[in-house]
Amino acid sequence: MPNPLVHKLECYVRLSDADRMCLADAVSPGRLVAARTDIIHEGDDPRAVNVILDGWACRYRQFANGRRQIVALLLPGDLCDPHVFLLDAMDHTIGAITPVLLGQITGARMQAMTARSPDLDLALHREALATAAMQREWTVSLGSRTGIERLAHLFCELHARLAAIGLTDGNTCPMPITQNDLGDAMGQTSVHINRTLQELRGLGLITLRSRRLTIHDPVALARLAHFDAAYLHLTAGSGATLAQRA
Amino acid sequence: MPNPLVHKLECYVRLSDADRMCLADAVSPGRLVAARTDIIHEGDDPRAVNVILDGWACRYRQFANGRRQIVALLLPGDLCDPHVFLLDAMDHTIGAITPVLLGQITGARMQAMTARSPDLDLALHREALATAAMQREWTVSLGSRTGIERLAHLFCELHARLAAIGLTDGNTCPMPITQNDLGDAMGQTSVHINRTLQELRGLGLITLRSRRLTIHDPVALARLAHFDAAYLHLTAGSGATLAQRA
DNA sequence: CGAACCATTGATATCATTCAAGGGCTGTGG
DNA sequence: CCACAGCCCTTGAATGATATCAATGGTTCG
Repeated sequence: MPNPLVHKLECYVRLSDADRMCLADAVSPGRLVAARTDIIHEGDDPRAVNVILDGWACRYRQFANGRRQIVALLLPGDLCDPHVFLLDAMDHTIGAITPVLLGQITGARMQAMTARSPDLDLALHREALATAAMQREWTVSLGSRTGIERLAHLFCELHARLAAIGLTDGNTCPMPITQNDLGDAMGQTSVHINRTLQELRGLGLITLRSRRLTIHDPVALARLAHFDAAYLHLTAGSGATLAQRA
Repeated sequence: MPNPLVHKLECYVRLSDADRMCLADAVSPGRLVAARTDIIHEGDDPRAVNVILDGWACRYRQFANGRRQIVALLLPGDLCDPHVFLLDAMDHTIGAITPVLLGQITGARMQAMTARSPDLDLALHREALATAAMQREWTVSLGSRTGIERLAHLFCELHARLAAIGLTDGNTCPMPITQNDLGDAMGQTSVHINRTLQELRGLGLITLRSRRLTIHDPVALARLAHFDAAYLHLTAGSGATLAQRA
């Protein structure tokens, strides 16, 4: 299995063979987390970084009244812990949506890598910035997009992200997420998600069946969603390295 | 004028006198930006960091149809540029809400500071993590809170952040933002913001007048908003330093 | 071959937007 | 100091979007 983290970082910076191997090498195979359970890591090396190698997860906040808000979806190649160890308390939870295979990069390995390769350092920095940009875009979606636009936007984003890690098959990609989860992510009820999905299907834009999504008209879907992939910053090689800019 | 950045970072890590002076020294007085104009910095030292020294600003996305979504409010002591220089394109705009006084820390100064003081390094890291947590909390607000809860939550957050930089006077703090801006931030129309404000006033929770906010019953307001200040991570000194954890 | 979860549907209630208009505050120039 | 313009706040009525409640089929997996 090609390492999805390597695949993704190459979308930020063109990497040398040595960098690729170094990175793949640094990721030690981790544990398997069952679907619908939380990903916790007390007692782990606090400087270590967890990577999703397979499966989908999410960051979420649970309210006392039972409502749940998913604030981010984590796909293969995504990093889990936002350096939590620097803070006193975790302000949200990470949960597995499907069964999730986790990998780990130890703190020492991480430091050695970024110290030795400016390109890897840059790639990891860009990854963090892209993650922040994604979080802003979710804020925009929830604040400014209508139900159908929101859902369309999510599908555009997920397809683009999955393409970046080689998990798409043309216009088709996995979508192993229930309408309930979609509702928790979009700030809507599953009932309304269901009706919105029917609307998208009725417009001939998508097919969503058996946990797979097909986008029949990417251009029309993107236009409907006001989707502009720029915020994902998945454009390898076009920027200067840290060293060059310094 | 005490430096608001120093004031804020001290909420993340207890700083030595030397660190305080070093930091205050590093911030060179910058330019004044008029209210309602964009804060741009092409041609600036790309490794430099802009700090808001006075006034309020916001990050926002403008849509073709005229709708605007504010994704973050920037107060004195907040850092403007999310290392934009590492990316190819800015995915949002920063605009001044009031007249804004900007300061600048050059890239070299920044590197020297973090290299010399582990505490300052940790403080800046925590600042970044707190910013990310805040962005997630905005996502939660827009996705899961009702209109009145959202507004109540915003007021709780802003009062806490302003308190962290010494700009509150008991339960009163500045609130130099129009109902239109509030609408753009909360994903609602100014008309609805107006009605929600009246509801909050009617409940005896707040007074908002002449650009000043008074919270009459902080506990009740926080309960209504489901506000838990933990995500702001404004708890100095209780964590270990980077070095100690390594 | 159930049991549990997931998707779908209809009717109704609630929340928020839109459109339109009027009133109040504030700063500025005469 | 007054008059005016421009922005900001406020209000009402009608419309639209989404939630809620309740019930039924369908799918999957043990």
